[in-house]
Amino acid sequence: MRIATWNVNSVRQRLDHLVWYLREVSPDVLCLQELKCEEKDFPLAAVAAEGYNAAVHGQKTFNGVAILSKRPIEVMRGLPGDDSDTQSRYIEAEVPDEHGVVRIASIYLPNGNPTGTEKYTYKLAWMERLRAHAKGLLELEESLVLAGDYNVIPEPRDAKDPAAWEKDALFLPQTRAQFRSLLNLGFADALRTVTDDAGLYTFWDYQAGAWQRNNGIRIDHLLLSPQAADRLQSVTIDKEMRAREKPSDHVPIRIELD
DNA sequence: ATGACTTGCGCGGCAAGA
Repeated sequence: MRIATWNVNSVRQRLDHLVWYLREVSPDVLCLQELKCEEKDFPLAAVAAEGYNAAVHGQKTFNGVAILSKRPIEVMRGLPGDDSDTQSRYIEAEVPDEHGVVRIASIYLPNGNPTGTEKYTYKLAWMERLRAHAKGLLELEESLVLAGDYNVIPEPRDAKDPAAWEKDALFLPQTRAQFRSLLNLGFADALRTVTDDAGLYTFWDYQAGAWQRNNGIRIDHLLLSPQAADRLQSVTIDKEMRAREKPSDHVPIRIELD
């Protein structure tokens, strides 16, 4: 089973890249973030034409997440734990496969900048809600994949220039500690189970020639329950997507489960 | 380096991103 995640930075701006990816990479499941549209404006027909069901949790202008799947899925929208939170950043699905079911979430974790404001408070609170929800999901003892844009640089080796991120919400000690507390529930960071290499990135800023200088960061992650980690065959960053015309600033990352 | 892009909204230039 091939499971991919990609922050598209506007699904309508990226529709041709998206259709290419569905056709050529052909993931069984694709988690999308930053749709920047409501469900009524999501290109449902275009993805259906490629053979995909789409579960969308949209929002006008900002945020928005989706799960595309070749097979029909059962869906839950929104991260539990705060009924007053109106931002569309979480969608979860049960996807049937030959072994039973794989539970997959598409996550767009808050950026949190500028720090010292309610934006950073919201990020940390959202991470704590995610930890609480994930703890319950782990108790199901299923194959579980929490995939998405975490807006967290886990370690210095995950940035070209870690010093530049020292005071940023993506890399503050408190952010990294909260991410570790999620991992320490029993998740594996899929990429880190296959390589210790530095210099593996999923995001390059549009500004200042970041792509040309390979000034990137690794902030898109797939977290695996033990049952999913046991089935992991490979991890691939589709880096070449960043070199296209009008790219997203993020590239897809995907795993194979047996 | 006060910068540098890209997007949505909507027709002004902001706000937001990371």
